[in-house]
Amino acid sequence: MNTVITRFPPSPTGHLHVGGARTALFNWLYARHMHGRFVLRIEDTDTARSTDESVQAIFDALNWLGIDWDDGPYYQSRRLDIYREYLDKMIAADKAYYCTCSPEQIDEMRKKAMAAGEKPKYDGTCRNKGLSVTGHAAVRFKAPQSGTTVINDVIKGEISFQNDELDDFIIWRSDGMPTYNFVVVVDDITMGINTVIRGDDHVNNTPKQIQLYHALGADLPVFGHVPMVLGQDRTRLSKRHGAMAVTAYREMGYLPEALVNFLVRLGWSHGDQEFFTRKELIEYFTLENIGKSPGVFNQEKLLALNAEHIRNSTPQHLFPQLRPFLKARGLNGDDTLTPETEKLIEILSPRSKTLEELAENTRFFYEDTIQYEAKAARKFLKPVALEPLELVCRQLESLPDFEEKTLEDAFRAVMETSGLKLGKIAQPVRVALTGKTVSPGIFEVIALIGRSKTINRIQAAVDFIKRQPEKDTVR
RNA sequence: GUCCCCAUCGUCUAGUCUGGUCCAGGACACCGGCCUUUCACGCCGGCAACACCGGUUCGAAUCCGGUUGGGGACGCCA
Repeated sequence: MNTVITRFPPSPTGHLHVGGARTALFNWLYARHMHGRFVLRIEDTDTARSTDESVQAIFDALNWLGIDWDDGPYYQSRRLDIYREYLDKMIAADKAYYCTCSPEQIDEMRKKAMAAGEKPKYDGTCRNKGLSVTGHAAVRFKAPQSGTTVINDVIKGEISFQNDELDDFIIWRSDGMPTYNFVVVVDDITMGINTVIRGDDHVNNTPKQIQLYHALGADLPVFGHVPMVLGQDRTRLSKRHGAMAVTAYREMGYLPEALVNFLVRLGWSHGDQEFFTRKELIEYFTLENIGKSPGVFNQEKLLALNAEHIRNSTPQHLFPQLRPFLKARGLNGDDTLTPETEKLIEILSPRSKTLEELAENTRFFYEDTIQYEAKAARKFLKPVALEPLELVCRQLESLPDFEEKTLEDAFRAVMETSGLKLGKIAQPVRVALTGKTVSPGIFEVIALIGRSKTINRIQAAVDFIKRQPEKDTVR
């Protein structure tokens, strides 16, 4: 086979949503896997709904996901001359004709057909009128009225349609703009697209497009229709299913590689493997392993996958992406990764499912005043904790260094003098240092925040306990 | 309504083409346990599915037919 050329043709009428991103990913991955080319084309022939902001939003999302293109972006709105040329060919060859029926008349036809239990379609009123260019006429494709059109779908297999199901659809609007089915075919032909991977919702357009390829005397590309992504309620994904914009996931602290991994795994598989790096996806991705049935977008699985990707990342990789979350909380304004922050990310990443969570978890390091969680203080900052807290404090004051090993020895010493178990000592210290009952290892925390902060915080906790009225601490 | 597609645990899926190795495997979630100074991580275990009916066959999750269920499309949107 020649070089594989795939494409992604979003229409800029909103942000890039996860379903579209998955389609883009499949095309991109396949092109990369086959060492082919990937084309980006903006389908903006619907001038009423297309916006520049949407175009920018799509670029932004694609960039974030790491999807790059070899050719384009093309804008259909700038290719009108090409479409016009092909339209003229069609008319000259008597494969298309002008139609002056009004939308109201068409509506009437559709209603009648529906009522008669038939598929609503154009009745061909103008088909043989031989109308020529008039001021305000649409152009219809003279579709074959008998026979069968077969799609050889690489994903779904053979799909056939009776041609009498198809009607003379409009390829050029009366307002002077071409329509979807026509421009897609002209573009795919002129851009050399030979592999079309797209959503399931396009299968019904495919016979029309195949007829157009025939009318234009062009070779057919390989078609592959991927099943839809459904929401929890098993209907087609839409806004009411919650966050569906790709960039919304960035804002919630998801890693692009996690979203990519999740989206690709939704409908495609490689044996039992669940976790994939981008490199692996490119290496393993083939069309044969795309499933035929629609799948539900499962937020929980995506979250778990995100946690796994965070866990498997390095602080160097995480930091630039974490920075906006840190800054938003006023926690760290650094532009470069310091050794302390590196260590901090390292110990926090196994217990953070999103970057947002990770940023939240860094508070004990960047904020000097520790807010005790009510529950944590009630449970551990009690008079019984005074002794171990003060003993630990004394030990730390005289320690030669703050290596984790040294700290561990110091705690053991406190265990001996006090006769308390490590838990009784470590938990109050943990609350004193982080305000929570949950944190990374206590020695790691101490080593990280250093001698003076540790001592100050323990001291503050001691003061806190002493300030508590008797009745609150006794019960 | 008409046309098209789909059908394995709650969800994502392996297995289906090339019937037996599948009383169906993995993952998420959930429930136990271990590890541990806490929480995570990790590890061990558990729960849980071949939609239904009929046929072909020595044998069917796998092949065929029907039923049911779900999704999609029927625009001078893409």
